[in-house]
Amino acid sequence: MFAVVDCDNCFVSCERVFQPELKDRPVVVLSNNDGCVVARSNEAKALGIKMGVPLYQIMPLVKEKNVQIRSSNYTLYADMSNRVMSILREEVGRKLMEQYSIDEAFLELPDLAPGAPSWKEWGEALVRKVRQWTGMPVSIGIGETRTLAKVATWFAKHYPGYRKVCIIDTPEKREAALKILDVSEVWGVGWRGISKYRYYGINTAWELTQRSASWVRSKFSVTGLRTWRELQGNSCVDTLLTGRRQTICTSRSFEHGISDLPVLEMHISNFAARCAYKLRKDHSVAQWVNVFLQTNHFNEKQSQYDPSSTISLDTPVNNDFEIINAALKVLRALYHPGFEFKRAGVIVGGISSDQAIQQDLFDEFTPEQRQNLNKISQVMDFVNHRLGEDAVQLGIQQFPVDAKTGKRISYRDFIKHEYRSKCYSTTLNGFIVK
DNA sequence: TCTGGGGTCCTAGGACCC
DNA sequence: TCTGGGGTCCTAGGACCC
Repeated sequence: MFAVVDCDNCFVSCERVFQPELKDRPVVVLSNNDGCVVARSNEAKALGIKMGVPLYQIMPLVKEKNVQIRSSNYTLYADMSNRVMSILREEVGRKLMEQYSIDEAFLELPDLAPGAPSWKEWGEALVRKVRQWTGMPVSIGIGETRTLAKVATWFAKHYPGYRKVCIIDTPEKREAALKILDVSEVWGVGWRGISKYRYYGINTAWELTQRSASWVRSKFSVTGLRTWRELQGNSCVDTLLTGRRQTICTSRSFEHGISDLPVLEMHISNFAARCAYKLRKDHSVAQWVNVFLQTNHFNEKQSQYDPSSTISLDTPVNNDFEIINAALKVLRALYHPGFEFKRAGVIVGGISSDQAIQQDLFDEFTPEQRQNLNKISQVMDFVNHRLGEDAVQLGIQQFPVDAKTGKRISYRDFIKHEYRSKCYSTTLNGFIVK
C-alpha cells in the first residue's frame, strides 16, 4: 500500500501559521513578480478564483471581497515543508518516504502488524500530529498504487466526511471512486491530453480502465498505459526519485523587458551562480551549461525571439567562475540588440558526483588551479551563510548603477514582491525579509 | 500596464554506422 | 541512372508533474 500526504493549500497554510488573522478569510499567494495566483485558500476557491490566473484580472474581485494577497516567500515555505517532511520521514523511516514536491510525499506502507491500529486510524493520528507540531493541515490518501493513493487524496480533500483520510483498499471502493472521478483529475492526465480522452468517450477514470491495454497503448503511449495499469491496482511506477537531479535550472521573469546586454549579463551571472551553488550543495558537478532568453509572449505586436544554446565544459565543475564564464559566453553569442527580453534562465546538466570527476587531458586549468577556484567558491558560501545571501559576490553579479537614478542596484530589484510576508521561521526576529 | 519556476520522461526525426 | 535493410545515438520538442 502507498500513502500520499499532501499539504492543504500549502503556501496559504504557511502564511496562516504565522498570521492567524488570515484564518477563515479568502487568501491567495502570488508567483514571482506578483504575477499569477499560485495558491488559494478554500474561501478564495469558493469565490471562483482559478489557479494560475493573473492578479490584474481578479483585482476588482480582490477589492470587493477583501481577498488577502501575499507575494511568494519561498524561504518560509521551504522551511515549513522541511518540518512537515521530517515528521513523515520519521513516521515510516527514511527508505520508505519519497518527497515528491515541496508540499507532497509518498509513503510506502508495510503490512499491517497484528493488533496495530488500522491505516485509517494511523492516518488520522498522523494528520493530527503534523497539525499540532507544525500548524500545517494535511490530507492523506491510501491505495494499492501511487495513482490510486492520489485518487484517494482527492476524495479526502473534497469530502469532509472522510476527516482528511481516505482509503481505497477493496475492488468495490476502487470501482465506486473511479466511477465518480473525472478522468481529468487522474494523476498523469494533463490538460493537453484531456480533449483526446473526451473524443474517445472517456469521461470518468472508470471508463479508462474499461478499455483494453493495447488500445490504451496505441492511443496514449506507454505513459497512458502506465496510468491505466496503476488505476487497475497494478503498481508500475517503481521509484520516482533516482537520487541525483539530472538538471538544475534557475530562471526568472523580469518586471520589465530588458534589452541592454550589461543588464542581461548581470542576471545571467546571478542565475549561473545560483545553479553553481545548488550543485555544490548537492555535492554535484555539471558538464554542460545552457542559457535561454525569451521575449514577451503575451505581446502580440512584438516580434518574438527565444534563443537558447548549450556549451559543453571540458571538465565537469561546480565553481561560480567557470559556470558563470560559460553562461556569459553563451549569452553573448545569443544576444541581439533590439529585442526586449522578459524572461531568461540558466540550466546546468550532465550532472554527476563531485567525488568522481573525469579529468580532461587538454583542460584549460591544472588540477591545482581548479582547486583554488573551488576553494574561493566554498569560502564565499561560508561567508554568505554567516552574513546573509549576496554578502560577497563576483563583480559581474552587480550592475554598477542605474542609468536613470544613478543608484547602485541589485538584480533582486528587478523582481517585484509587493506583498511579501516576513521570514518568521528562519531569522531570529522574523523582521528580516529576504 | 500587469501573465511563475523547476523538474522528469517519452517520442520523432536526423545523423551516423555497416 | 537505378538506390535496401538494420541498427545506434543524439537532440528538440512536447507531455506531464508540482
